[in-house]
Amino acid sequence: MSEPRVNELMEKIVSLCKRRGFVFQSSEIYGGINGFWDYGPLGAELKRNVKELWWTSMTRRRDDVVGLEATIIMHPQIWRASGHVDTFSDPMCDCLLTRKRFRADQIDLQSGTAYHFSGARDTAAGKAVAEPYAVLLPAGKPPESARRTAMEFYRARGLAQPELEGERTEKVENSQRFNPDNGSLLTEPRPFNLMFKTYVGPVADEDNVAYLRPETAQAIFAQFKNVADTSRQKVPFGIAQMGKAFRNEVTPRNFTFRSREFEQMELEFFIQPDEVVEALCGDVATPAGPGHPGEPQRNWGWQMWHQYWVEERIRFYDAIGLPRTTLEEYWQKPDELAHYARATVDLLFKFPFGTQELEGIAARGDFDLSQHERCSGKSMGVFDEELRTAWGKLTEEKRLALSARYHDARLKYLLRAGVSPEQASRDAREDADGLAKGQYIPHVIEPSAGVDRLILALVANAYGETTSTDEKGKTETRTVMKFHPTVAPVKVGVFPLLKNKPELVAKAREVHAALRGEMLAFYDEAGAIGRRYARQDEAGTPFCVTIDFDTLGETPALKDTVTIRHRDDGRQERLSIAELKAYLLARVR
RNA sequence: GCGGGUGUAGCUUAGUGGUAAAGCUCCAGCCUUCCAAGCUGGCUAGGAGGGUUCGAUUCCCUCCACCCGCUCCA
Repeated sequence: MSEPRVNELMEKIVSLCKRRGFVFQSSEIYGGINGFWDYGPLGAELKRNVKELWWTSMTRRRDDVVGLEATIIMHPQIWRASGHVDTFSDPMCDCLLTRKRFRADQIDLQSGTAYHFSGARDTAAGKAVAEPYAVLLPAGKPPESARRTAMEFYRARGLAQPELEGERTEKVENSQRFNPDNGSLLTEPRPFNLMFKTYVGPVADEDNVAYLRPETAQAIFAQFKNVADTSRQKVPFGIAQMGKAFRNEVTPRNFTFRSREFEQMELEFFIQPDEVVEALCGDVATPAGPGHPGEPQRNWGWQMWHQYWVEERIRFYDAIGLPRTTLEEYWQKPDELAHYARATVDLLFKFPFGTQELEGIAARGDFDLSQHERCSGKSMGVFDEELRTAWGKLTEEKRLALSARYHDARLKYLLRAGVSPEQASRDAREDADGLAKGQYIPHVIEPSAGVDRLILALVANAYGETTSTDEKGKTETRTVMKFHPTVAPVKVGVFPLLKNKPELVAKAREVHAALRGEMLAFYDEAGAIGRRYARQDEAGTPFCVTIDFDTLGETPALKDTVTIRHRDDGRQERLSIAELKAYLLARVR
């Protein structure tokens, strides 16, 4: 069983990331820390570029999205409302025999007779194990099977011929302490809190517990009213946020793909419920087929908006160098959907270690705002004058139908949230009456992307090798990082052809100085020109500019021109210094 | 959290119970008129801690990190 290189490509990528300063292990000089990674000089530029492109395309180039930058530590109630406190801190226990893991609270209740053993000994080998163990048998099963299971347990602990000791039995009712599959005792339940806990203020007691946010989305919901009230936006509109999030993952894996500290880029796009759209427009547009549905229209229902954002996100990836062909679109099946979601599309990328999620675009209904409204007691609804007017002009039949649909949706949510049936019925009726007055809770479409896994995808996608053999028969492999120019960390390398000719050096420094304010330009004069090109190839620099003797006027017609060399094909062209900046800017922005 | 594997320089590897070798990279100098040329010189290493030993990078233990398989994963 020797496969030393399980994933050779991944190893090469990790190695290159370190060698060229894209990604380092966090705290490396102290041995590293599991699940945390740092970005080096090139990685920091790459990440910054990606985030800036996302922010620009999401907010600055749109009229209907605004930004938010919230704190990482928020009121702990936020995580109760969102459901994270419950679902992110499950007590887990393991089967002592098979090591299978269970959620302690989800084990089927069992009754029967428990056979306890205080330990076992192997007289022949002169060994003993003092660990107590127990097996639960349902009524009617022979005690021998419990002993067989127990012997298996002690054999796994090093006794070849276990002789069981201290057997006693006990009646057990509705217990969750045993593995339903084999009756084996489980370990004590241990809490598995996926949220990082901390304490606010100097006293570290339970009253001061706070959490590092496990996602950026909840801050957007919590601040929805403030943003809506101050930004002069009207539904449909979105709130975008980028920032760090933290999850105490059980197993961080696959380089930076699953880290404990990571960064998200999330948009919460708030839309009108379909009942509101129908009241305002008379109909609700639904997707006619796959593909981008075009510019947003007033009569779009949630499905149109959902598809719109899926396609917008794919366009974004395409624009930064992850073409559609490198992505997979996965529509979650109804039984895979989270409880709050109406539909979720995962955009997957084919990583060297498998096809994995890059971004999820979820249609979350009004779950989040409703939860915060319920838990905070503050209204999360919006008022729409137009809706009230339109409502007055509807036929009685239409009003009843829309009102009934809205009522039923609200009732369903409230009951699922655990509100008592009487209360839920009253609240749902009130919500439906509110609709007639122009009030409703917006629904939301959430495109949520992981920055770090996107960086990893860009690196994996850019990675390329070319092997060439020289006249001496020596083969060498070169690495070329084919980043799209808009995300590439360094945009242009500037070189004098030769280092020991002061005129070339002076001119090259001049060109470099003229470019550096506009883009990241790297000046290099060390080594042969080919070596400098190769260095930039490995960093993913799309363009290199070389100042040669023609630049200085050796061939009069070529005075003040430079060669510009293209990373991906080595092609060179001659360009005047005067047009250089515009030429590059057009390609790297 | 479980099981398996790995850990020597920035990278890729070598070797050894007696204090570590090489190639590439990198840095400096010379040279060089466009794709890792050449010459000279230089920096840098056995993950951490403990044990055995006169002596440990080598043997043993513990821990840490990484990889693989489970488990987990909004």
